Parts: sequence; C-alpha cells; structure tokens
Amino acid sequence: MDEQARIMQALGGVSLAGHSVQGGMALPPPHGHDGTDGDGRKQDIGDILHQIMTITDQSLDEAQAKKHGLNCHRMKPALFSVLCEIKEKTGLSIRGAQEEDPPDPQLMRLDNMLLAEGVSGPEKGGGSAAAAAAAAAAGGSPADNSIEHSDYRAKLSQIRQIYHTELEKYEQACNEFTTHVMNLLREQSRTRPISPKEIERMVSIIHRKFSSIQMQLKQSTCEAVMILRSRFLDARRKRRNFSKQATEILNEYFYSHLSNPYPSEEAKEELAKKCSITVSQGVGTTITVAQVSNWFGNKRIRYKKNIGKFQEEANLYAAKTAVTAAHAVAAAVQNSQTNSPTTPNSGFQMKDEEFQLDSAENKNTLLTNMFTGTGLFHKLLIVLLVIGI
DNA sequence: GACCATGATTAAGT
DNA sequence: ACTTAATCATGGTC
Repeated sequence: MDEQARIMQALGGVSLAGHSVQGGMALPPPHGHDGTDGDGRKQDIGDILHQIMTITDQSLDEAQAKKHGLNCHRMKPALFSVLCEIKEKTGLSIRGAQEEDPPDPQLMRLDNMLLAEGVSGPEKGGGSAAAAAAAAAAGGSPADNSIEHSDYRAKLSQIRQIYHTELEKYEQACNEFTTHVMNLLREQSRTRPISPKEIERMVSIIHRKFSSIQMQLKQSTCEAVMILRSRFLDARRKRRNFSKQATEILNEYFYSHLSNPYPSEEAKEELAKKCSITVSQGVGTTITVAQVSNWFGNKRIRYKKNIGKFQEEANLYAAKTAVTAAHAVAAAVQNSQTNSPTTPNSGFQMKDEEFQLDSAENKNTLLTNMFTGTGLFHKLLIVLLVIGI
C-alpha cells in the first residue's frame, strides 16, 4: 500500500483522493475515448488506475475485457514507461534477489534417512538391500528373514509406493502452479514491468513453499518407517531362545573352558557356525558371533553369581567333555605313558580376578553334586583311576 | 498371571 | 574393543 501511494505520487499531479473518492463512477469506454483537455487526461489516468486497483474485484470476463481495454489504451505505453522508471528508482526489481537458500539440514537428514531405509533412491533391489543392512546394523539376526521379514519388506514397499506417488503428485502440482504463475506474470509483464529476475524469484518462492510441503511428506514417511522398524526389526522385542543343540554346544565350550571362558574371535565364529548348523529343526535361526558373545557374557556373569545353581549343569558338561578327553587320554596312554589329562577345571577366572570355587558353600555343592549327581562322573573317575592317573 | 529363564541392551570400567 | 554388572523385555512353565 505504501508502494502504491508512492507510485501515485510519482505519477505526478494525480491526487490520490481525487480518484479514489469517485468510487462508483462510470468507467470510460476503452475505445474511442478522446480526452483532449488536461483535466480530462488527469481524469483519464485516475480512471485507469482505479481500474487497475479494482481489477481483482471483478468477474473474469469483466476483468478480461478491461484488461484488453487497458492493453489497447493509448496511454498504456506512457504508463508503462513511467512504471518502469519508478521501479528502477525504487529498486524493486533487485530487492531480495540476493537471498540464496542454504540447504536445510533437517531436510537433508530426512533425505538421508529415507535413502538409508531404501524408501527413496534406487528401485527395489537396492531398497531391500539397504533394509537388510539396516536390520543387520540394528543387531537383529539378519538371517531371520522368515515371515516377519518379508512382511516388513512388503510394508516398506507399500510406504515407498505411497511416498513416491505423493511426491510425484506434489511435483506435478508444483510444476503446474509454477507454469501458471509464470504465464500470469508474463501476461502481466505487458501491462507492468516485470523483469525475468523477478519471475525467477517468484518461481523459487513457489518451489520453496512446495518443498516445505514435501518435507512434511518426508517427515511422516520417516515416522512410518520408524514405527514399522520398531515393530518388525527390533530384535530385542522378539527374543527367541536358542535351540537345545545350540545351547548344548555353547555350554560344552563354556564348561570345558571354565578356567578361562573367553572364546577368541575365531572360537566364537566357529561356535556360531556350529550352533547355526545344528539348528536344523523348525525355524531357521542362525546364531551370530555377537550372539555368541552375548551368550558368554550372560553365562559368565550368571554362573559367577550363583555357582551352586549351575553346579549340576557344570558336572554334566564336565563329565561329557571329560569322557571324550578320557578317551583321548586312554588312546594316548596306550601309545606312551603320558600324564595330566584334561580334567574339568572347577576354578573360574573372571577377567582381572580369580574366582575360585573355594568358598565353603560352593565347595560343598561341588562335592555333593559330584557324588550324588551324575553317575557318569563316577564312572569317569573310575576310568581315570583304572588308567592309573 | 506369577515366576523364573534367557537373550539383548546399556553404562561404566579397563 | 571387550568385559562386567545391571537391567529390560520376552519366552516358557506351572
């Protein structure tokens, strides 16, 4: 409004009050109007301005007609050049041209996440690979791709599809709107000075608006993916017990290395492999090295906390391994008189601390279990005695 | 449904 | 990087 007033004043001699007060006046015919005297000319300009000002209040047909009238008006070139001049003076065309939009960090984050989740970016193959990678990174068993995983992928691709169709819709709408506005501006540039820079600026404003809408779409897509992930791939929520065989293998190792129950990386790998192979029945869960580490971590701490509770189990496994060891020893003895068989070690050494079975309580449990528990252990002792060790 | 077992996660320590 | 210890959350059993 301020600008309008300035323009009015710049036009010179036309009193703003003069024309605006005459609200309901009859508009002069666009053609054949020959205002020859000076007063008439002023009146004329006032009318034209009034038409410009009230153009939005009129119906489309009316407006079109008036627009045509204005375009053809003999005063039009003069008015146009005056407007050009004013614009140049006020620097309207330059203002705001320098504002460059820096990449929005939030938008970038959303984009990156969508790309990582396989929603945006390359088609199907890459998408599911990314999803699998994400699942693996989340610590979930990557091979647990049974029903749940396929379900997850189906849902993800659904989200993906919705996202893409919506995005396309927005883009199309944006393009349509942009061309519409550009046409409008081009059309208007016949009656008022509009530089290409201004059109460019307008386009960039439109794009910014639409990209903020797109951001909302991206945001809600991200949320949907997060919900989906937490529901399907959060392994913590879907704990599954290891198979009996797998636990047995792990326990065997644990109790036969009781003095130092810290499997090396290679040992862990081998255990993981062994456990995975033995799980042939039912659900095809493989056991990862990380899971083996978890298992040993839990086992160590729980064993240490309550050795008594685990004693029976310890004897069982100790006997088991000792039997095989005894076999080996027996074989060795036959060849040459060797000594020191690998007797089950009852000492338990935690990292940086010796955790022996010395406490009276623990010793008692060990002894009672030894002689009341497994007959196997008895047999083993006898075997060892017979062999002469 | 209470209760225990158990796999996974996390903070803190080394 | 790996471990311990505590804790969470679920699975399984009664």
